[in-house]
Amino acid sequence: MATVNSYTGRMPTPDRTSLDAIIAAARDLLEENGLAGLTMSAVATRVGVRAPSLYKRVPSRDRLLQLVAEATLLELAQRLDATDDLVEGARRFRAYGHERPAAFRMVMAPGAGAPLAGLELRAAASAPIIRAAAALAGEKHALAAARTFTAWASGFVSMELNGGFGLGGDVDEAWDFGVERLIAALSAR
Amino acid sequence: MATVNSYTGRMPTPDRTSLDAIIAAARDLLEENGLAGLTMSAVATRVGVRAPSLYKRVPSRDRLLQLVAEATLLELAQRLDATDDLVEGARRFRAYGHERPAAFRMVMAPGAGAPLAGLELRAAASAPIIRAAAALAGEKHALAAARTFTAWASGFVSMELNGGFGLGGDVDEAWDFGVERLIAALSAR
DNA sequence: ACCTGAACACCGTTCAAGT
DNA sequence: ACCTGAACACCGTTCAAGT
Repeated sequence: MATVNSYTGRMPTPDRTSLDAIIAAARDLLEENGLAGLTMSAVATRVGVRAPSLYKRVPSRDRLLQLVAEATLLELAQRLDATDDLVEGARRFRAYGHERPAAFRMVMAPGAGAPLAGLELRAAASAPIIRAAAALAGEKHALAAARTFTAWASGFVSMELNGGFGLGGDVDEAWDFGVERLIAALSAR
Repeated sequence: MATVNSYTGRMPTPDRTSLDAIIAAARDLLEENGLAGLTMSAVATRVGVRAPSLYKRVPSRDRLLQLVAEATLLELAQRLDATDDLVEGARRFRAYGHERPAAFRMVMAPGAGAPLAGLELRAAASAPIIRAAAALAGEKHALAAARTFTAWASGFVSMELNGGFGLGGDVDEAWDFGVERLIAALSAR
């Protein structure tokens, strides 16, 4: 309920920004300028306020980073949802890493300056994979198979994004090789 | 050649620290207090000088982080050297991650505040794995097989260190399962 | 030559004062 | 209620001055 301002007698100023706008600005800054470029001042400028105003919506920069991580995991989960094909799921997983490399790195390897996202969201993002792994490896080995496949995919994309694959060799070919061999290895015998 | 100080007429003060001591202090601080706790001031205190003195041996904090990453990769390469058994190599790789989790994370996922280590060192750490992969998968698939195995191992340990494996299930069991299936999958057909 | 205190720029965060 | 300038603590880094 909007009330008259006691000093001016006019209505209070309408909000000049929102939590969603702040998170969106933070995500953009992260991709454009890296974690070091994601300052409270830069976020504030981008949403059109001064840095202190951000603290009306977010308690700290750390918490903002966590919200960025959660938004990233949510988006990733949506991309993976409605796929029961492990090969296609892995392809989308990798594509998302290419689309948002900085956020992807932050989510896959927190601790190095970035906080962990909520565990429920991590679980949500991996749920489709576990389903597919169960179909492939059987219920008994579903969890271990999902972990094997997830570890490989996550490690592969992380190495790729970090320049971990030196020169030489076709990276796409290594991806296809890995998918093929892993699917074969995890299939129920 | 030590010369007489022109002002005091005495010998110059002997060095109170060294680059090696600075890197060692930085590595310890990284494990104890995380990346945020690895400040120039904290490093200086630990080696017994004031922060500005560090700049006589290291040009910047970023460069110091890079030296820490390189020392970590070198140590890891030494641990893996002289193993042509992929299972034993993977076991040592994982054990090193448990031994120095913060440095391991920094090396496996740089960019998130940490700079990349030299490419030669990355290559050195992966050389024994490529050798073992060649013996297993054959020369033709040696590189792709090494990448598959390395991506899995690196992804597995990273997830483990970052709490990426939610609750439930035996992580050691998932490791053994992954090793066994991967070795089988990568073996020449 | 190495070391230091002082100083500067920058960043996260708080707070009193504006509207 | 939201917003702001001013201020504070902290950190990386530079520099002139000591020895």
